[in-house]
Amino acid sequence: MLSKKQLRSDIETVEKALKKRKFSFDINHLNSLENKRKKNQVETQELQNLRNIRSKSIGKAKAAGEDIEPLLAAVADFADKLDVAKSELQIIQSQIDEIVMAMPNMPHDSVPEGDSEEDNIEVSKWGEPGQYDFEVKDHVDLGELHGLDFEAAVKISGARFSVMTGKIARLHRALTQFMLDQHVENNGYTEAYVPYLVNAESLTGTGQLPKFETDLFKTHLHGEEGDAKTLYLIPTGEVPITNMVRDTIVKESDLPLKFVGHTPCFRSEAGAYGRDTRGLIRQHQFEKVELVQVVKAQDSYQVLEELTGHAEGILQALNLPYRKVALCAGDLGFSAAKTYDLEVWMPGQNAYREISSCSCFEDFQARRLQLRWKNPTTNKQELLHTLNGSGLAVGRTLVAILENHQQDDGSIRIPDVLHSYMGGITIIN
RNA sequence: GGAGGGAUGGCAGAGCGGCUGAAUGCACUGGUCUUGAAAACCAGCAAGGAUUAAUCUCCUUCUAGGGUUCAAAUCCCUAUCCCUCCA
Repeated sequence: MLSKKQLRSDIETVEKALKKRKFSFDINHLNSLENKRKKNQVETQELQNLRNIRSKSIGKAKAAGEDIEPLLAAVADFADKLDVAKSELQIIQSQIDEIVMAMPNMPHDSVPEGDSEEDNIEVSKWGEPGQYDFEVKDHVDLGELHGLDFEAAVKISGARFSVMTGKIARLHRALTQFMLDQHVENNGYTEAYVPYLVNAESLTGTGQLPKFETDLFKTHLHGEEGDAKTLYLIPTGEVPITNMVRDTIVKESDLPLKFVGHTPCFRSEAGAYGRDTRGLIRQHQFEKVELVQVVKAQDSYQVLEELTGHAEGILQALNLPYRKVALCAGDLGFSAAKTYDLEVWMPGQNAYREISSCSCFEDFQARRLQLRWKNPTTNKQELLHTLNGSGLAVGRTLVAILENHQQDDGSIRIPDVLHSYMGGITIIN
């Protein structure tokens, strides 16, 4: 959520920044609501003040043993007036909230202009796409040789699910373990195990709600829909991990907070019909190792580079060619101020495909989360900055390994760093 | 499944209709003292919001949402979470 203070005092800057990401809003409407709010709020507070004063005087009179009847009469018609004023104010405020909650974050100055992924800018590149002296297969054909089974998944659940058995299932598990160990042992993250079903407050905190409910799987617990308690399957580990520290004032000595967690992710993929229907690229359920950091405002952009580097470290260790891309304003996620995507080379598709998305949210999430620290120099509670990134998406990493490390007979070379996690297996054939 | 008890500021913990935005302790900040530190003593110290050039002032908030009342941390109802006991 953007700062309402800024929306009041400096709406032009907000408008300009959001225009960069093609988001427009009705300034006049917002301003007129704001003016109404101001007038209403002042009136309401005056009424409340009067009521408080009179109530106090009644208390005093009673304590002094005086007759309070005339005082009661004087205050009699207050309640109605106050009720009307209060409910009007509430309506206006919820109208404003609705607008503000639907406004995305402002892009950082360094974010390139542009409308779509076409306009993203390549920042760096690591490794060279491999040269193959045979016809490369894509991961679906390769996977089916080694235990990747989409037919079984369709039978069990339907489209966009997968089943893995044998060595490929183990490779999938090995990747997860390797990533977690790497981030815990070498990059200084604290491992976190978190719930996969979360409440609406958590999703509001990180920005998935109220705007993107249709992307989520929704469950209800005891009772009919409507009055049942609603829980959502997490679309990313970011949600539970970041919300661990919702409504807290973090001790300075605990900063920065660095968490890594492995979770499944569930996405309805609404609006993605027909895209990436083949294979593991776009699934309703997939695994991800998620990095989350909570830092002081002044550190956040340096930490974004660092966190992105941690994700890159995994790709490098697995010897997977990739490039780092700065998302343009139009391609930025709702809550992000700046995002780097890491795109891994996929020989089967002859293209770079997203495998990690690393974002700085500045105080956009922290404001919703009420996530603060006490700054000793100002002696004030200040919002922290949040960041997260995939380190990495496990399913897509599996795809990348299959496609990049395939050999002409369809076998797969296992990268060295995974051998110990594979019980010594160096090749899948 | 049943019966109770609880949720209060950064933390711990009083208060149980009006003088309580909230005692006290800890933590924190400033000061006195000290060569320095500790201790002791003194002072300050919740958040959010409205208004303001700023100060002042005002409003809201004692888990959340409703209700009673001129007045609610305090009484009533509902929800959530925690704890204890019984089956």
